Parts: sequence; structure tokens; C-alpha cells
Amino acid sequence: MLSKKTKYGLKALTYLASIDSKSPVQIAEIAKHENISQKFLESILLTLRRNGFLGSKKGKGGGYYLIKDPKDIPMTSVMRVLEGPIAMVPCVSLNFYEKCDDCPDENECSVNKLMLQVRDSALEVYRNNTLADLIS
Amino acid sequence: MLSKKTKYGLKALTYLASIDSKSPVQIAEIAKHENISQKFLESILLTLRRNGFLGSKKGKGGGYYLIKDPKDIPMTSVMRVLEGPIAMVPCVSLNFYEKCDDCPDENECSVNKLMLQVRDSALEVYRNNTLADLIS
DNA sequence: GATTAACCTACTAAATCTATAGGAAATACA
DNA sequence: TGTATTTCCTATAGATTTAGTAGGTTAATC
Repeated sequence: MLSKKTKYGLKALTYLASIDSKSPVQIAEIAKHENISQKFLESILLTLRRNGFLGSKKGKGGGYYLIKDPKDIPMTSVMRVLEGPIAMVPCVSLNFYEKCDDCPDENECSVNKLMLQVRDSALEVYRNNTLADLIS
Repeated sequence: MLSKKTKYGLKALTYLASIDSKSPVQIAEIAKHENISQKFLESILLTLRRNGFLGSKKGKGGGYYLIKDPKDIPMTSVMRVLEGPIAMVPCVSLNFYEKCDDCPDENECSVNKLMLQVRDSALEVYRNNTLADLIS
């Protein structure tokens, strides 16, 4: 299941991209427009800023804005920051690899075999979609 | 992330398929071979039996066995029983559809748009893999 | 009738998710 | 200078899910 955090983060990014203005948008406005708890959204936008997706400005007329062109924001990086690994098991993860403690040999593991394919197919989707592609 | 339940369930099914004997295999044997807590595995095999994947026999010489040919067990059905919906959000689920309460219009939702593609790509993998394909 | 092994329910500990609280820091504007 | 605005940041709490355990029941075998 996709976490609410990721869902809300994606919606916020999409909203900012659709606005298409360089002036900052307040958390309150995004939260209201997307039906998200403002405080929760606040923490999500914070991590998006800390990870280089958003810029921010404090005080009156402040808010958040996209730093890059939506065309240059691939879903792979957004998903990794918000949701974590794209792979469903650590032993097939490209960026978060970890060995399974119960599995003696990955090459003989049926789960590994299946989840490798799932990872690749998901990766292809995320690579083929930028933030710009999500705007209808 | 894939749950341990699904992971262990897949491993157990693969083990049974690789054994290729029609005689029942005890939980203890599967648990030992796959490094799984026996009690936990017990509950997993129970749901696999209740959902028509396994047969069982009690008493001495008892255990679990595959009811169908591995070729006839698609990963779609295994995953749905063990892990639940294949879709990452209910609003794009084929078998577990639910409307999002925060989303006024699915057709305009960027999350829906992206997750629809992810679902389709995962579905293709699961449809192209039967239990027989997981045996190396 | 003793042993074996699945069956079943209930419970618990830990982790994760989804927020909320409350104030600090910076900016704008009068 | 001072007040309002809005982001920044840490801590925490409640709910849910996950992973696993406990303990006894039922059915089959020998």
C-alpha cells in the first residue's frame, strides 16, 4: 500500500506544478485544495524541501515552490524520498540493498526471482514518468 | 514492502512444488528448510489451504501438499491471497476497489494516473509467472 | 490408547503510520 | 520598531498493522 505521506506528497507536487507560477504557495492553500491535514502536509513538504524538490520562503507572501522544471523531476526520485525503496524486498533493491537473513542463496530464491521482475517493471513506469506527465 | 507472511508463503509453496511428491510434507520440515518460525508458518499454510492452494492431512505421516499443478497456480492469485490487493491504492484496484475519500475526481488525480500504470505493470509480471516458473 | 501433526482462537510485543502540539525563527509591512 | 504571517523544528500520542507466541482441540496412525 502507498502511504498517505507519499500520496499527499505527490498531490502537493502536482498541485505546485499545475499552478505554474514561480511565486510561493502557502501550505494552507495546498492542504485545503487537496483535502489534506495541514500539519501533516507541513512535515511532508519539509522533507521534500530538504531533499531538493522544493524551495521555501518564510513570512507573509511566503510558501513553497518547485525548484526544478516538472519535466526534470522523475518519479523514481520522488518515490524513493517519500516512500522509500521501490523494490518490495531489500535483496532486490538498487538503492537500499540488504541481504535477507533467512535466505542462504539469493540466486536460488523464488521470492528474489519474482520480486526482481516486479521491481524492474515498477522502475520502468517511474522512469517513464516525470512530474510533468502527471498533470492532466 | 512485501510482508513476511507473503514471503514465507511463497517460499513454502515453492518448496512444495520443488519436492514434486504427492505425499504430505510436515510444517516442521518446511519451516526448518526455509528458516521460518514454525508457528508463524502454520498460520500461513492454514490460509493457503483455506484458499484452495493446499490440501492437508492430519496425524502421523500427515502434512501439506499442493492441490494443483504448479503450472496452474498464477502469481496473481497467490499474491492476492497472501498480500492483498496488487494495486498500491484502492482506487485503482481491480479486486478490492474503493473510492478515496479525499479525492473528488479520480480521472483528474495524478496519484491515480501513476498508480494505474504501476498496477498494470505489476499485474503483467504476476500474470506471466506461475508457481512453476519460480523453481530454478 | 498413545503418539503424531494439523487445526483453531486468542493474545502480545514491536514497529510503523498518521497525525497533533506547541513553540522558535524568519520575513513583510505599517 | 512592532505586529502579523508563515515556515521551521522537535517531541509525542493514538491507531493500525505486522510478526510471532501460547495453549489447547481434533483427527489420523500405529
